[in-house]
Amino acid sequence: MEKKIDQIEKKHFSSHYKLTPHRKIILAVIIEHSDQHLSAEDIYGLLREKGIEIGLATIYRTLELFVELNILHKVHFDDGRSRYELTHHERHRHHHLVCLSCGDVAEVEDDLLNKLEEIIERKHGFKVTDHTVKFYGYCKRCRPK
Amino acid sequence: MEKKIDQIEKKHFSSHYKLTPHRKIILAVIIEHSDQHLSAEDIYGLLREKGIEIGLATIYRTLELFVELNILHKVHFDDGRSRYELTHHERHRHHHLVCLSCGDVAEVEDDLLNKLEEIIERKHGFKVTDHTVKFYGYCKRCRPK
DNA sequence: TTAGGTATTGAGAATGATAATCATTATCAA
DNA sequence: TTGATAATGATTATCATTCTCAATACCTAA
Repeated sequence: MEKKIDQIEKKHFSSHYKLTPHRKIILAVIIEHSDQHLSAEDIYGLLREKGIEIGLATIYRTLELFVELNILHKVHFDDGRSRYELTHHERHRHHHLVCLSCGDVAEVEDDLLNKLEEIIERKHGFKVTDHTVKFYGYCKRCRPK
Repeated sequence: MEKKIDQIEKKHFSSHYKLTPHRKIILAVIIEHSDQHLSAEDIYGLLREKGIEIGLATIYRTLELFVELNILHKVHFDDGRSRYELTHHERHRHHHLVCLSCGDVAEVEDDLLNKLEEIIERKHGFKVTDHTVKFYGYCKRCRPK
């Protein structure tokens, strides 16, 4: 964990952007819960539980910075708030499975869309730089038998 | 246009849900601009331009109802507001091309994801009921030469 | 036709997520 | 240490959306 933070610090921070103690704490919480998609408020709450008080404004600003530095990606699951996930470098493309019953979000690896992106560029003259794919439905647990 | 409204009325409204004059006006504006993805505020503004005053709350309520009746689909393009499009019955699946420069949203037909849905159901036990695909990038006009 | 009930509407207040402001504090180089 | 710059926190502002509640419109049974 500490190692991961160091890696990120080396890679994304410089003399201009510093990994301050607060930012480090926020990053640590995100890494600790990297199986989830936390919102700003989630992070605020998790830190409070640990007895750490960091202003909500700072959390918003930090998340914004992390997105700018490409450490995080902002994602939306239509629950009215933004959520964040660590940028995946290895498995570049992954999609989300959003359960309409319990709200759980799982991830699926896939690279099927490259072909489609080529078609779009050729046919529509549209230069694709990113994409998002979300599947809505019912997860194994919630799925009616 | 009038025909289309009548069709929708026959198909989706009943003794319980009525297509009131206000709702009809809202529906007409949406059909008239079916090449766009209007927000509640957009609709409010378009009606005002025509000298028609319908309360914003009514527009929100009507849109909600239309979504419930499956006349509209709610879509999000990360500009902080919800937008709506007429439910397409013919070309069931279509994706959106969101231009990061001018904000224009184009549509692409495609049915490539059926295969992927099958895989997901088999592999993850996740019953897919819907999906959304968005491509971000630069449209023909904005694209750097 | 009328009375009563239900659904619809409008205006404005309330909410909730996020952004902006501004005074205070920390950091770091000279 | 000083001075400049960045970071932080508390609070307020903003903006989309929802809620509330009183006023209407509409429909049905008598």
